[in-house]
Amino acid sequence: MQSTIELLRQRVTAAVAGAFGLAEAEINPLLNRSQDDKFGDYQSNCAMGLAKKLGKNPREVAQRIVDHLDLANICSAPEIAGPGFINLRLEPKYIATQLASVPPAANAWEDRLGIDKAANPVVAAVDLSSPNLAKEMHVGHVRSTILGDCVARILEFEGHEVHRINHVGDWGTQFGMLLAYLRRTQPHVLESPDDLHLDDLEKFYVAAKTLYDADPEFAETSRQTVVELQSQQPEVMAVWRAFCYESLRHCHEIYDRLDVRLEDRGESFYRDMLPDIVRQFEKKGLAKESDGALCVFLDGFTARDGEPLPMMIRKSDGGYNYDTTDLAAIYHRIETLQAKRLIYLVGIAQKQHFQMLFAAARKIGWGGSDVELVHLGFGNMLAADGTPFKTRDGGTIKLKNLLDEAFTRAKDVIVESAADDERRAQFDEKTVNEIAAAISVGAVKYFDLSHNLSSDYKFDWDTMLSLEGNTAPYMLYAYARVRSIGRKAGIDFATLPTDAPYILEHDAEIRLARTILRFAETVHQVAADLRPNVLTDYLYDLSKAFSLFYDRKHGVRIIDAEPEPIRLSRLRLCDLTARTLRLGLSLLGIKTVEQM
RNA sequence: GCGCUCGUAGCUCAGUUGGAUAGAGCACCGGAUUCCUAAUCCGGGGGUCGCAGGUUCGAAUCCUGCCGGGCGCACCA
Repeated sequence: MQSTIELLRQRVTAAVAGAFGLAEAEINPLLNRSQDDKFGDYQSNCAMGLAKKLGKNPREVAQRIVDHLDLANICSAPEIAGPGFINLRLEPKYIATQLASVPPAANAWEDRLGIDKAANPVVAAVDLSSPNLAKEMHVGHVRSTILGDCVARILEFEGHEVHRINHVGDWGTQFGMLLAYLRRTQPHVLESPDDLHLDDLEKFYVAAKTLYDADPEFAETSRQTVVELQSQQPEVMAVWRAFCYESLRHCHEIYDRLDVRLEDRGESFYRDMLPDIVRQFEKKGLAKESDGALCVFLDGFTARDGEPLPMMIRKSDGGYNYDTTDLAAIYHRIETLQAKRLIYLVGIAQKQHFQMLFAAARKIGWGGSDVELVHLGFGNMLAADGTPFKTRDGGTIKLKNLLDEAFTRAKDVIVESAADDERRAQFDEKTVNEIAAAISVGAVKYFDLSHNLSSDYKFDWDTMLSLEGNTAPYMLYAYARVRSIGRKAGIDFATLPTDAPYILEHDAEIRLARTILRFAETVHQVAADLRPNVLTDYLYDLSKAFSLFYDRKHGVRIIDAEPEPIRLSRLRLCDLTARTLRLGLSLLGIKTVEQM
């Protein structure tokens, strides 16, 4: 099914071509959704620019476009407004026809509402989560994990082959530091590394880091130990493996809880490729020695002192750091995985690093113009007062604790805010826990995804768990209410007659229907621009449209609506609403519940 | 110092090829419940889009300067 916006773009383009004898390829119809419903559903803003180019009156240009515009059975008569806007409003009949063409769901888990996959699927590599091992996951990993999962889900839905790569820090200085520390203070630990628990690992890590920062001699020893690790001495490797195993075990407990699936492919994965990466740069004459280190200098990057800022691909001690590893990762993703879209969910603070990485990759010629390198640099999660989000004593907030608190608070919301004690009394402990789990994880995810990805945002429990506004609980509640209609009516939505027409007469019906229709183009847009908050905004619109449709005063009757064709039409609208909400939320990585 | 980025209603935030009277939620005020989940819905007040210039038919959006905040800047990642 072709999305409406694409259809209209084609029609307007054809009209402009016909009206002014231009080639379609050079026409931009400037067609987008209207900002305000009162202007219709879509608007084309191309008349003004065209008028200027042709030296004509913009409203006359708009009129000529409209005269050539064939929108039979799609829109009501186009209106020209203001300086030359062309406003288009979809006919309810068109909306009804489009909705009727949505195929029934194969089952709840494979329902794609008839939305086309991308015509040219590609391989995409999404770099997400990527914690440093030896430490518990903390709030700093929330955004990369949640945003990356969402991006991956949307690209998968579009039919692309997605590698979800967890680029864990398992090969850097922190392991040298940890090993050196244990050798010095806890040598017995190294004798039976498999017994080590994450809590101890974290404790040792913190102590080692403190020592590293305070004691230059220890720092030097740590760096030497990294070299030992990187030269892969067997006894060091055995300890390293045990550390990684224990850390990753913990990470995956969190991922399971978040319903995030990914492939662990840490920095160590690239360790044997690093010398070759360096050789490639040397061979092309792009590497220069500077202060004993081997560096790549790129145009336009300067350091504090105004001197050129290098990418260091080999340290003066012969070791490698993350520039080289990240270059190897790009090379691997392009050359081995054949990825055409490399997407990195890493904080905005790393922007310059990625600019340099991408510039280096372009300079050495990896991947052609068909390879897209994207750093989705996200903003920070802040406390309510705008300071970094920390525990009261300034420590890091562990992700596990955050999720635990979310769960407790979600449970409180369920218990405290319910108006219907009778219904809630039917929920047993297990049901309450399931609902609280869905709401809590959903709330944290939704709050994160609903902000502009690159903005900082203030973490606020009350807002994210509110039943009002653009929140997960509101969305989940709307879904539960739709599903409840089916239960109350004694109807399985899936068995509604597929030939029952949609009858769109009441304002609330039309609004709901046209909002549902907008889903396909919204998903395509999010896949193209990688902006999850566009999808959350859409789902909020949809929930609002449903609430209005269902409203006592402003909405319509459903279960007891008459005559039968209207009742069926409304029940089918409910079904489509539920399916759209469920699919939309699933693309955000959020699970729905049948009742709340 | 150089570079990047942000500044939108009392608060939290949307606003992406420059488009119409700048939107939403919270809070505040008012209204709706014999009725399918009112955990909802409807209405209202509230703005010099940091400031000043510029480009344009048209600027929150692009350019310049200034003010204020955040971040980055070679052997950590």
